[in-house]
Amino acid sequence: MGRSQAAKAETHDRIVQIASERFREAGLEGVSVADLMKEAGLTVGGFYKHFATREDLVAEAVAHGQGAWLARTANAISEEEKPTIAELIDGYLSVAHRDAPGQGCVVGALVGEIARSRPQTRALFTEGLKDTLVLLIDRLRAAGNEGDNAMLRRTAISICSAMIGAIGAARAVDDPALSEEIMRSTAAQLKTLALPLEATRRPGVGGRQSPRSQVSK
Amino acid sequence: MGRSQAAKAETHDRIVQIASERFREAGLEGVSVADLMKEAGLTVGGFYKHFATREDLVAEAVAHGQGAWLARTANAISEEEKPTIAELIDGYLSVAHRDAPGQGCVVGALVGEIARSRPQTRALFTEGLKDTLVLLIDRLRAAGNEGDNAMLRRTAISICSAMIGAIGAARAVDDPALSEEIMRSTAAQLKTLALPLEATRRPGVGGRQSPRSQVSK
DNA sequence: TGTACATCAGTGAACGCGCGTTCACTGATGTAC
DNA sequence: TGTACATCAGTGAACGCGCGTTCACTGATGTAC
Repeated sequence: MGRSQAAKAETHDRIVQIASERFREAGLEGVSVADLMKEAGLTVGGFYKHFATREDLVAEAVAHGQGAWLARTANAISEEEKPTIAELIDGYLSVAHRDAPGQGCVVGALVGEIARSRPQTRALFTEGLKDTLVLLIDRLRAAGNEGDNAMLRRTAISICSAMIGAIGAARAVDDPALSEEIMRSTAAQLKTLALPLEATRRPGVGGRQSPRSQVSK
Repeated sequence: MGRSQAAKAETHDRIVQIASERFREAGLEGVSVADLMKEAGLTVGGFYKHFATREDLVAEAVAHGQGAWLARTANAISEEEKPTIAELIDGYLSVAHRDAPGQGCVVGALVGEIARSRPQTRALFTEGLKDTLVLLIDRLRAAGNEGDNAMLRRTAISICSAMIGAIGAARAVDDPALSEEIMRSTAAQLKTLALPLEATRRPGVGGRQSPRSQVSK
């Protein structure tokens, strides 16, 4: 079934998309090439018309997943539709996100395995993480945080670390009550970090804040 | 070489010990039974005199690693030798710990994979995490934090989440500067959370605090 | 104390399976005339 | 516009390899006499 370039690109993207989801669910080694191709409606052999090795797909899938999450969360939508930092934290540390790793954040699902991946995959991951920090800083400013970039960056990094660790632990833990407690406690703590002092004293903390300033990279 | 029960137990422990290290370094699927046995000075076949399946070893190794870390960090040593909460944070988020996952905390190295493990492994992991929280709460009190257990527990959970996420991200990231920044920024932020307000205003913050009270489970 | 025997931790070859990868082939499409 | 040909995405069987697990065997030790 020889096809046009456009058709090939579409197939390629479909494979990457499916792999990205399955990897987040089952781990980078948890799904076979054959299974992925089957889910894409194809057979094994064709895989190598699109990727030199399985590892190449891993790298692409990691990058795709991060890009998709960022796009969904912030980049592609208008300022009014962007989530506040509080909404972002609550969304990230939610039962829905915990239980749907395939649709969720790559970082939370795959950090451990990415640390053991080849350089290219780690490099792509690093770029995605940097973009995420920029996004978080932007949202911190939009929530009314003043102060220099260095300070906000420190806060953004802490928030990022805590969200990654909390969703990882919440998924690993056996006990549903503890799992929810980890998410709830961490989210509460992070929101006090993320919102400027005067905001935490007013009612409606955690609700939508009007953006005061915007930061572009 | 038929041996006594004591000798068998010793061999068993050696296998678990080695597995626990290697799993933290290479992931739960990253080392073969044959390699582990070889490192223990044995051959493959003997493995099944000690474990019914490889998965049984995984569960034991996870539990062993957590127990060892807890013991090393706190449980087995006298109050005077226990690290302060600030020392604990700095030690966890250090280059040394980042670069020696085999000697370090199981949680940070394996959360992602444990989430996909069988129930028994997750249950053992959960117990270890609960013990860690108790330890953290104890250290928070020893640092002079007042307040009810619920509040301290929330803080302990946040610290735990952030440390897990930060060390995971620091290991995954490609860029050495960013890696250290993640650890440093998170540690700094956590220490302001972990130390009571008056302590953060005095010089010597982050140094050893005299324990005021102790908490037993 | 000395001897014969049963036990069972450890051996190492072999088995079966799943997986990543290869390869000769197919047939629809784009292109040249 | 219609026809012949070259391209190449996709097929699916086959290959090789590594891994978890099994199994008949060994031989040092603990035990019964």
